[in-house]
Amino acid sequence: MTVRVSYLIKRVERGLRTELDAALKPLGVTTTEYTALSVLARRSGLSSAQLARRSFVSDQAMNQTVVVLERNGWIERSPDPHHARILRARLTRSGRAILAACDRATAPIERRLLDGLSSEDTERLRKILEICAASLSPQAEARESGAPARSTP
Amino acid sequence: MTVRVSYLIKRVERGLRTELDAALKPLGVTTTEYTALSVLARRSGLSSAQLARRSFVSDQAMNQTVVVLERNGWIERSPDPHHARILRARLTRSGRAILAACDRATAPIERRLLDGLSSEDTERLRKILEICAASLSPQAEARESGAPARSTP
DNA sequence: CCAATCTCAGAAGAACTGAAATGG
DNA sequence: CCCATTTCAGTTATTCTGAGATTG
Repeated sequence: MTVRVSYLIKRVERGLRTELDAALKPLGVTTTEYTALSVLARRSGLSSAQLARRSFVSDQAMNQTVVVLERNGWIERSPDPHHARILRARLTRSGRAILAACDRATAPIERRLLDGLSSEDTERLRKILEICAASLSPQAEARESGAPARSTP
Repeated sequence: MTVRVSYLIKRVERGLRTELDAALKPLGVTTTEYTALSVLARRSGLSSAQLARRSFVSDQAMNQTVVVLERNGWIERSPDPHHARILRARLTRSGRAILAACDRATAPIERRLLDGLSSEDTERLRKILEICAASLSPQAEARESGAPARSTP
């Protein structure tokens, strides 16, 4: 009986989480907020509902985080030109600054995480995890069961 | 700028967590409880403090889970012969039964997680995650900085 | 006295569900 | 009317910190 991969993922995530929380605390940023900032840095203009789907949380949960980011002045939101109800978020200058500080503070943790791995293994791990995330997305599930993803035709 | 592995781990963990919660809910078991039961199945006789260290949570948090497992009759605890304060836990018959039910309920999720991977990649992933978990453990940190792990000599 | 374990109590972070308002 | 997004409100899961008791 081999150990489940899901269990190993959970274990590593807990180990990381404890350290990330501690490293970010002095900066006044939570790990949840840091994650949202990182995603927005790479995918500027996402709405909070889009962020939610990408992060596997409810849209309410993500919205709560996004509101905090906005209140702190780290992002600003403007309505989509085609649909005023959709608020697209992008980092402010101060958001980019705090993100850079978070990156610096957490870099040693990422380094420690990957300490025992060759660079090939690190790259492999990255690719494998991307595939796993894709397999878990609802679109993948729909594809698997042969049904259309969303929207009735 | 490549994506951080810590971020990918977190993302996959969230995706898994949502599905595991849903699959286990009908059984009246939380994901946290299921995880503890799984560990005890493979490492019978661990104390809750030992479980806590292995799972990267505080001993209070783990103790709370263990108390629930005991109240539900899924584990029983008896004092260590050499140290009466240490309570060693092991699965009961009913604990093994509920664990088997949880395993059945969550097997499809694990299957979906690994759906896009070859069996070589799955094995690699397992090994790599074990290494990552070891790198994050406090003992590894102590080893890295050249200090003794615990207990002054 | 010290170290480890367990327990109790209170608080915080992060997620959920349900319901309402808005825009296309 | 339907659907997606955002927001408000209440709730649940999980973990944390701090303090105290016990055992060796």
